[in-house]
Amino acid sequence: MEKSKAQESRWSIDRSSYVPAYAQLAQILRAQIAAGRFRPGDRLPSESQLCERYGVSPMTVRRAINLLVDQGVVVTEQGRGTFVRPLDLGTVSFGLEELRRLFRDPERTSVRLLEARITSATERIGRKLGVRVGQRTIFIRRLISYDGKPTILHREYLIYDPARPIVEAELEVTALRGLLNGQSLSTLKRGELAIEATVLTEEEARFLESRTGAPAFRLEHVFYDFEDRPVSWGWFICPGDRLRFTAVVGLQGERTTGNERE
Amino acid sequence: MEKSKAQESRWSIDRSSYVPAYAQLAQILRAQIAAGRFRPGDRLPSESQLCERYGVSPMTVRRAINLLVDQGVVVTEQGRGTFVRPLDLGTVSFGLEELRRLFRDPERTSVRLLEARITSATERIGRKLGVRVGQRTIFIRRLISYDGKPTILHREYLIYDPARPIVEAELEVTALRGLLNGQSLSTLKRGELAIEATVLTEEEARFLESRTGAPAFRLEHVFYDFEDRPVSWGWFICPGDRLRFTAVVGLQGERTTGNERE
DNA sequence: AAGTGGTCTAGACCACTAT
DNA sequence: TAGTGGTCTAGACCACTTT
Repeated sequence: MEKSKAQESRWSIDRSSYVPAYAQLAQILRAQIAAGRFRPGDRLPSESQLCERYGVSPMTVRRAINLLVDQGVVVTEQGRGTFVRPLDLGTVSFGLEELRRLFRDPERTSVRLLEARITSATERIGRKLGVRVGQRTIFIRRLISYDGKPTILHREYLIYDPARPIVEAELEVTALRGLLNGQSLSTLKRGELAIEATVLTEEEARFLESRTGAPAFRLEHVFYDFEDRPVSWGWFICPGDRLRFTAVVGLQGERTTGNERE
Repeated sequence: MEKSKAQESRWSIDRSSYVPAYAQLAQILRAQIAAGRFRPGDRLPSESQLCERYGVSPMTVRRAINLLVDQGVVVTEQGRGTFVRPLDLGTVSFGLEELRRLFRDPERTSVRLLEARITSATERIGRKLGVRVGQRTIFIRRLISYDGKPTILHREYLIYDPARPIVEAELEVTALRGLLNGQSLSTLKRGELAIEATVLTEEEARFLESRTGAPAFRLEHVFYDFEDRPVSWGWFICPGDRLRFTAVVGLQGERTTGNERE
């Protein structure tokens, strides 16, 4: 019957498929765990058993298992076996997908440059950017709107150094979009980010068309160049009702219908 | 000289080391990128070239490259080559390490059960937990302190079902700790989490020894069992000055001194 | 001693991209 | 056509855990 054949394909590897064998095997094991066939703490069949059962080489089994380890689904213990992991909130990670979405669509996103001027570094700016107090820095303020609605306020201090051409490009309003879409300036080596809870100041509320004291996120950032010198320090302010960070943990709804996509 | 030998070992693979060859190769390439030897957008040497250069088999090179791909350092394009990725804020992820730290040390953390009672499901509770309005649910309120300082307030609604023994164990104050340290109840299959910005209510401020209107994080959670039925819905409230979410992006300071640890 | 995961080899074949 | 990454094989050897 068609039914039994479909059933069959869900628990065996289709060598004619474009989906690699290791990915198919990983998906099979994941689905079996999600279905309760293996429960948290249970031991999975040994790798040699999986080789026989699914007719693949040790390296292929190994790669499938490694996939599941990377995804936090199982944990391996040398000499003992491979075990299903229980839920672990400690490994949850929250992404900036929603923030990214704001910038992805150029049609709906607009970045308005509110201010851009040279300023003298205060003690705090000097500490963050690694420059002497009083040294000239560039201060930028931007307002990012989505569908015409002010959503994010951005403040940024940049190193002012004629020898470093980065500042010119950073002034471009498209620089922000690039940062979130992987087309950033190739002069940046790394960054440090932090999310804090805050409330809007009177001025921020005015720009963001919200009210003073409304809850908001503050996303602070410092970027470094390849000489490990700070280049940019700043922060995004976003009202709490216009952004949330979401994450999932554990095995999500396995679509057992077979339409797998990598 | 000793110096040149140390230099040598940094750019070649030490077969006597306990660090696997693929990890050493990945580290070598990462260090070269961090040092500016390869810049964002640059193409890495082809895999066959890397085989010759470092004297390892194709599979080993492949695995090293895959590591870097997983870490977001490079991107591979079939038929073209492997390229160094520029900074990409869109891939940043924030973890709950700081939250986890609060629970890791039983000596310094205490969980006080403020309230635990049966209550009738309101429309909102019913929607979140998938039960009918008026159905009995368990309401729990906990106060988590660190070094005697109230830090997190937790509210949670649990399915009340004598057939599901989970509720008994969930009442234990240690259940929270287990969730954050990977020793959670094995009856939970998955969870959904969201971080929002909020401000403390008058009541929350009293418990947390803060002030009304102070900025705070609200971490909402829903947990599901292996039948995909909601089991728990609740949220943590934490004043913004006692928690921050941090993340790094790009290549962190490569410790080129050689003391690698996996 | 037997079984487990961890690493590695030296090729093979394929799909894709560039020229 | 040549070069690239992508997958896979059928073993080998090792370190570790359990019996």
